[in-house]
Amino acid sequence: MLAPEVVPCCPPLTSAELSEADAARMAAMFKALGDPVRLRLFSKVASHPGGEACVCDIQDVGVSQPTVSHHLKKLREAGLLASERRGTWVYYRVEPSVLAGLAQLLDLNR
Amino acid sequence: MLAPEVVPCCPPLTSAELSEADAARMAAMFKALGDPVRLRLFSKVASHPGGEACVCDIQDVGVSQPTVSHHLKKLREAGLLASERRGTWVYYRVEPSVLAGLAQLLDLNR
DNA sequence: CCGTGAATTCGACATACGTCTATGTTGACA
DNA sequence: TGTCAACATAGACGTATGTCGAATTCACGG
Repeated sequence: MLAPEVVPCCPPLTSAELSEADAARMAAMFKALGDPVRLRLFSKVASHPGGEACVCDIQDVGVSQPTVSHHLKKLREAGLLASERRGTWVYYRVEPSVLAGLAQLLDLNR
Repeated sequence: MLAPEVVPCCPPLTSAELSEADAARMAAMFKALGDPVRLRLFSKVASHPGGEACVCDIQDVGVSQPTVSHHLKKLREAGLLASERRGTWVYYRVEPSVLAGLAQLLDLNR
C-alpha cells in the first residue's frame, strides 16, 4: 500500500532519450504550464491552504473570468488539475501523481 | 566557489504563489519544453554521452533539418541549451542551472 | 417559480506557432 | 580559389492559441 500507482512515466531526461510517445505525453504537460496565466493559476491552486481552491479564490490574474475558466480547463485536460463541484463553487486541486512524474523526469535527485 | 550563481528563481510551487514576473520567466521555459519535437531534442542532448551533442547526432526526429535548427534556437533562447561551434560542427549542451531551477520549482524533495 | 451569483460554453478575432522549401553562411580541405 | 558538408536564416502558409463579450448552465434562497 505504500506505493500507489505513480505512473512513473519516464526515466530522468539526463539518463535516456525519450521515446516519441513519452515525449508527446510529457510535452502536453509542459505545454499546459507554458502560459504565464496558466502557470500562475496552477501556482495559486498548488500553494493554497488546504490543497484546493475554488475559482473565486484564484481568478484575479488579470484576464476575464471566462478566460480563467478556459485555462483551468486546459490544465484539467492536461491532467495537472482535478476539479469537483461542491454547491455553488467548483474546487480545483493539484493531481498529485503528476508533479511526481515531472519531478522524476527532471532528475531531481541530482 | 562551490555555489555558482544558481539563479534560484522561485520557491516550490506548492509553498508560495508565483509573482507575475516569475511566472512569465518560468512559463517561457515550460513553453520551450512543450513541443514534442523540442522535448525529444532536449532529451537527446541531455542524455548524450559527454553531456553534449552536435546537431548531426540528434537531428533524426522526423522533421526537416531547418526545422530542427529552428527548435534548437528556441531552446537556446529559452535558456535551456547552450551552443558552441567547433570546426564544422555545432555542439549543444544543457544549461545546468536551469534544470536545477525547474526541479526546485516542482518541489522535488517531496 | 423566479432571481441571483458562480462557473462554463460559444463565437469571433488577432496573433503566435510549427513546418516546409529555398537561400545563406561558415569552416575544412584539395 | 573552388567545392562540399554542416547549420542557420528567410519567407510563406495553414493551424493552433489566447482573449474577449454574450449567452448558457447550475445551484441556492426567497
